[in-house]
Amino acid sequence: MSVQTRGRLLEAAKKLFSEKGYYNTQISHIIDEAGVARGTFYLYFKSKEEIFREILREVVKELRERIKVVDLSEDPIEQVKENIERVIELALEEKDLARIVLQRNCDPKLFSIINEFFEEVRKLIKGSLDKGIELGLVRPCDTEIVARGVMGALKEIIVGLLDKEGVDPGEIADEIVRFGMRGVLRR
Amino acid sequence: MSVQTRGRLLEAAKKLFSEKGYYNTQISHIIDEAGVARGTFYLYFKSKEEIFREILREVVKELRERIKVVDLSEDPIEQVKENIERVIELALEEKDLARIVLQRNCDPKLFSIINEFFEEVRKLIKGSLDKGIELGLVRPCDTEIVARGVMGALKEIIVGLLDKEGVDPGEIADEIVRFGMRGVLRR
Amino acid sequence: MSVQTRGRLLEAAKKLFSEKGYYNTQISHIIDEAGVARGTFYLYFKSKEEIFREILREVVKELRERIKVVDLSEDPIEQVKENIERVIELALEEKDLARIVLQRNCDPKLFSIINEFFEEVRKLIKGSLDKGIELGLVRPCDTEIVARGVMGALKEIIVGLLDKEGVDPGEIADEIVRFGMRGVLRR
Amino acid sequence: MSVQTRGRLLEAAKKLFSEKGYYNTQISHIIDEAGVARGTFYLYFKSKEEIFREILREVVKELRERIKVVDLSEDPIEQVKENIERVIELALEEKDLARIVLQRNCDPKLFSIINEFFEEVRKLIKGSLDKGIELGLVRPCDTEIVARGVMGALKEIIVGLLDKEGVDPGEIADEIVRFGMRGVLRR
DNA sequence: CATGAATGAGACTTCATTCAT
DNA sequence: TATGAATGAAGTCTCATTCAT
Repeated sequence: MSVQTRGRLLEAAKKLFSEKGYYNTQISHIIDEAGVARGTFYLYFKSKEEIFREILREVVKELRERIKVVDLSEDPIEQVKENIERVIELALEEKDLARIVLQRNCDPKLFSIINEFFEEVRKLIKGSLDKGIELGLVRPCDTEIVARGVMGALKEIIVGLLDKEGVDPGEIADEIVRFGMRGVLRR
Repeated sequence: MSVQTRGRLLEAAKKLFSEKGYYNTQISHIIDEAGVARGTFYLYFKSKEEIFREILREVVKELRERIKVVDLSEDPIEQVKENIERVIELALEEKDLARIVLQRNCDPKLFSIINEFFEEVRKLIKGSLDKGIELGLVRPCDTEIVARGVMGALKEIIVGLLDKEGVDPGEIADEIVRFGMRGVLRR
Repeated sequence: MSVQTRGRLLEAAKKLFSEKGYYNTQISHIIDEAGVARGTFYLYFKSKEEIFREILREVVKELRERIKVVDLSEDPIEQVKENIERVIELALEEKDLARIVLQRNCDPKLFSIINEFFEEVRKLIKGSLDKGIELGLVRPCDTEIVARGVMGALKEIIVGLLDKEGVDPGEIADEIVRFGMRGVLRR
Repeated sequence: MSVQTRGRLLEAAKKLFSEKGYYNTQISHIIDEAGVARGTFYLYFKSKEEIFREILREVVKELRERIKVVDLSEDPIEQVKENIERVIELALEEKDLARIVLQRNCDPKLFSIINEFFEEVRKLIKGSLDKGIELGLVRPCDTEIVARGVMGALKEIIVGLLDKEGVDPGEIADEIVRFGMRGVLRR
């Protein structure tokens, strides 16, 4: 088992799934891109589905590491901003992965890992909002809905960054936080 | 050419694409669901791809009809709210369609119609924000990013409604408008 | 049963079989060309195969009428020439039919009628040659082979005439007879 | 890519196309005859049409090699005879191929390769006749027509040989040359 | 007599996976 | 450990034919 070969296959698969999607990516494409023989693929991954899930698992792990639970004794807004900044940084470092994850693919079975992760994130956001309301920082609102809105905004904005060059994650994160915190109205 | 049969096929396809996604839906499933023979499908649609695009075209048409350009001489926030309300109503009336559209599918070729539509909507939102800044209603911001955020929030929130019962579109639209306008911070 | 409709179908089928061949001609093409409904086709012909055979039967009948057995008491060469001339005339009058017949189609089952007819013609030619040798008019030769040669020459030459305009059957028939009788060598 | 498997497929296809024609031969028949799996066929040939064209290309190549341009400084009749003999030999060695080629198939698209080849041969024959007339060897005639006649005779005679056993190509070639040169009349 | 919507057997082709080397 | 030829289930699509109106 060569770690190199495995890595080559993963990279190839990431790139192709990102560009063409799961169903349009064929094993042939992956092995061509990786420069290995057909049989070799199956030495490392049981199936096409497995390599896909493996990739999703990797992203989720990376994402989890970048998102820190907000510590209310420190400046919470700053911490939220930093979380967002780190997620944006990951997306920009691994554009292929980002594209895969942010595609809600047709097959919920394939995406269960990602869906569960986003579910978690949503609950995290909702929890923070609820806490914020309790503490009088956040205005009372339907946190279920707002949490979804926040996550959706984030996703869509990040998708928009993937095709741009020279993006500054800090700035974007600032803009996002401002939008989420204050909305668009002038005061 | 029976309009009925065509309709049965479209309904069946909508339902199945929505539940299982494009690639997991087979012609066999569609014709079984519609209760017609295999050949009948091809009397009405040239291919699986064509019926899919046809469905997308329909939604886009419906959506376009529900979104009215905001008239600045009247209460603009109210009009935005009403637009959102109408879109939510459509999503709830046609849950299958909504699920299809709100899936960022892997195959950009298949989704070009939807992607172009969302592109338009994004520009509409951006235009409104730019106008709002000019008029001093909206705080200065990166409207490119914020427009994306707004659209993303909307999409994600609507997805969340599809599995709920007894949703009140007016209320949700209010909540969305409040979130978008004022953000989450208490004042 | 309208003779007109039947005729329209036959004409359409002739034209299309001639242009595209049996397998590339679809019932749809025939009924479109004839301007009748699908069901109407089956009122007049049991199947695609039947209308094809019907057409072949017609040609064979026509051909048979144009070929007269040579009467040895009169000028036999002149009679041969006249036979050939009449066949050429038929081919030019009914170019579609000619094209169909002169296509050795892939499916021997479909062409059995034509094949049997050509078999007959070949025997007729062979018989004439044998008689000719007996009478000392024809040089001794393998009449089996020469009969085939004569028929092949005829077929190929006629095929060549179908795309020409302003052909004079008499002249061509003369040329064919000269070739068959005297060959190409100068003397 | 195993040359053996490819060869097995080609042989099987030749046999079946020859026996049943293009449209009546199915991929299933070919793979059954070749004893390979369905997918294997498509490893070697893109489609049914491709394997057919490949076969035609092969024959044309073989035929081209057997037909030598006549050198007028040597005995030209002998050379013509030898050309014919070699073509007959090829037909007898590869009866399947011969049957395919000598079928004027319905679909001109499929047969373009063969048709172009025969066009060439016709021009070759016509050229030789024209030259012969110039040199005073051949009687003046419409060489367009006579060239067609010669080719047609050849084709038909060869078709006739395919079902015979113990054919002597030299003898047949002699008979053909005599027929073409001197015709059938006694002198 | 005529229509044309509907049928479904059966053709072609794809592609994830296996397995002998 | 790597190879790549072979596999075959399963999918899409075609088109001659039927049948209710």
